[in-house]
Amino acid sequence: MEERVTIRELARRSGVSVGTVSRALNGYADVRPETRERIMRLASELDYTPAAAARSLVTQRSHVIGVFMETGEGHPDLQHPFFHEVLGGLKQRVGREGFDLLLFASERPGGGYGPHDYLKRARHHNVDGCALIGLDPDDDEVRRLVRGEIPCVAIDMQLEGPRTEVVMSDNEAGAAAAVRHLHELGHRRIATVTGMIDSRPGVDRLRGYRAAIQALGLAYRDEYVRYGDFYAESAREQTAQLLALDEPPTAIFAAADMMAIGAIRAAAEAGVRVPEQLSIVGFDDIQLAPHVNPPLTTLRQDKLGLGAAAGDALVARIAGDPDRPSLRTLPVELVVRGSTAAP
Amino acid sequence: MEERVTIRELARRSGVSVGTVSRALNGYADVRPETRERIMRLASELDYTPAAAARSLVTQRSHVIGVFMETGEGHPDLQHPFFHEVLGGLKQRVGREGFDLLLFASERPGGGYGPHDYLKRARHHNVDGCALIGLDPDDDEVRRLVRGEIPCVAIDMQLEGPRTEVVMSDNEAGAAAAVRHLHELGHRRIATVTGMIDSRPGVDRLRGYRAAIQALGLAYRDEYVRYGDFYAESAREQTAQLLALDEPPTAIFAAADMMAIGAIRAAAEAGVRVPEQLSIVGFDDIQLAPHVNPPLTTLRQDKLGLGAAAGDALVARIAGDPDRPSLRTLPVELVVRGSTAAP
DNA sequence: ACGGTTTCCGAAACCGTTTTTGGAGATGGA
DNA sequence: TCCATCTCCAAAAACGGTTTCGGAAACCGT
Repeated sequence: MEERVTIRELARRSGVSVGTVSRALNGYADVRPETRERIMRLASELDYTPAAAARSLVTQRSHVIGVFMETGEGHPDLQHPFFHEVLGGLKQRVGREGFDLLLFASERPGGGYGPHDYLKRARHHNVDGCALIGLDPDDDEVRRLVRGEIPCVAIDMQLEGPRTEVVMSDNEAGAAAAVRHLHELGHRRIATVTGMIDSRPGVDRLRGYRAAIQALGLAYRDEYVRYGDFYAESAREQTAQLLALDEPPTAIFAAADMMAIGAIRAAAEAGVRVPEQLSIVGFDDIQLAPHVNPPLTTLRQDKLGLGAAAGDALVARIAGDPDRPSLRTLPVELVVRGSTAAP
Repeated sequence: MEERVTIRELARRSGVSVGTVSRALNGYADVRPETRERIMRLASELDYTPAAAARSLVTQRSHVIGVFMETGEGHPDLQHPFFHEVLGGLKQRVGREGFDLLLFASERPGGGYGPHDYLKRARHHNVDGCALIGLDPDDDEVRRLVRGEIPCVAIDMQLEGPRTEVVMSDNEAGAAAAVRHLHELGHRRIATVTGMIDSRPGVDRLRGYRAAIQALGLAYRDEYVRYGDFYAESAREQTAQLLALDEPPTAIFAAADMMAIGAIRAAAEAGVRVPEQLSIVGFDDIQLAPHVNPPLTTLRQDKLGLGAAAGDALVARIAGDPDRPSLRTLPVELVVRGSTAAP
């Protein structure tokens, strides 16, 4: 076990003081070029690696972004492909600015606090900022966190705090675009199966559906809106019921691609062909969307863009940028493939 | 900006020394019960949060596991659903033991080192262990890392080091099971489209295919093995070529579900029906496997299990467990659904 | 030769913990 | 009563950096 090479060691070997070494390495002005050069060469020879802990202790900055993302059995979020991709976007963006990501996982942290004690965990690790993904916005602990002193960004959840920003897709506009697309194809009996209705994206997509139905002068029918939960199975069930109606819809707007896939499945089981007898449009444009049968017409969310926007928000707020919006919404794009056609 | 409450503050307020506070909070023996009680109450009243950095500085442990996972354009790994799920399993498992996950992202870390300087980054943050996911096992920096003093676990990549362990599915057995299944259904002309052939899982699955073909006494045909890259598009192309053969196969083993989906697509485009005219079996059992049309027969990898096994390996090695295997392989399970049938 | 600036660097305080060492007082045994 | 043993705690030394403060040389102009 060779000894760790510290800044003191560098000082000793190069015959200067530790303060000087620190200033040399960090590019301060007041150190003679040749001294700096000597120190830096020595550092790289000895493979000197600064200790983040020591630095963070004195500077009170960590260059780390904390990420809260539930993964329990009840919250299979890391399973949901959507969140990964935004995590990827976030990672890329903040990485470029020199930050790493701390994925909170510990269920019995040192301080002896509960699994939901977000603020405490964030403080414990001295993170410079936090990203909240797929949390319950009504959780008291979440509220405490965003009310605190740490810059936060919330993805797909409505939340407010003095230093927090929320980013999400323009779900309402997207949903409206979906039904307009269907309408243009000639559909008049357009149903929807919604996402979880206690989530912001869930209600916004429903709202967009309603608004568009109304704007197009179509009759709004209660039995045409069915409630799901963003996952395939719920859509499959609801679609089956829709198909069994006296006057079944000729098109369905599913609030997520996973649900669109469930809907296609239900259609197949009921012997109705997609898109000939039933058009289906999804939401998200997950990676598999082009590969399912038939390829999905859907609203593309810019997942990497969401992550990147979140990253932007964080680095800006960490840098102290005073005037930031409290909400940032990204456009979605209709991509039409094979799951929709004229009735 | 209220002041951070430190251990010194607790000491002052409760009239004891900082050492005593530390021992009280950490559950050491030599402190009178009533003193401990008083201190702990005070701590929770003041919402005391220990500073991880300070602790890590002196104990040389961080309770953090570093995760290296490439996410560049060329390495869309975070996009590949498979890796997420094992990440989820890892997170759960190590979380239970009190660890958090540090997802390395920084492209210009403080030490001034390159993006691939894995060992340096790990040391910089003083992680207790590292998980390597989807990296290039031939990368020199990766090799340096696993040769170092930090416990490592590699997922789906062949690697060796004094304190490193690799975990992966039993790809060879799985592939063999796939062709046996096809054989039992009555197929004799069985093709495969492989994964990236420079990856361990890629070659193992091909090896399993070959072994089974041979063991079953089937003729091995060169034109029946086509090379792909784990993604849908490659499988689609290769399958199209397979279907255009003079004597096309009646069944295909695709080395990944994404590829199976690509194959189904190609079949649809060629007007051949699955499974009536062509059976297809995938590998992975991704979340969408049951929802595609037809539902995929596939080899289920226990992704959460892989993550958990990786976590086990890390916590054991961190705890100093001396006798650990250098390779751990997990069984895969054949799950038959709708994409295979008798020819 | 001398006061005033610069330039470069050393000394030391500090960040918030853990852990070792040792000592005061209480307790026990003889 | 006296020495040995416990029990509980205080003091202080780490851990590895950053940053402030000030001073010694070197430089300048006069």
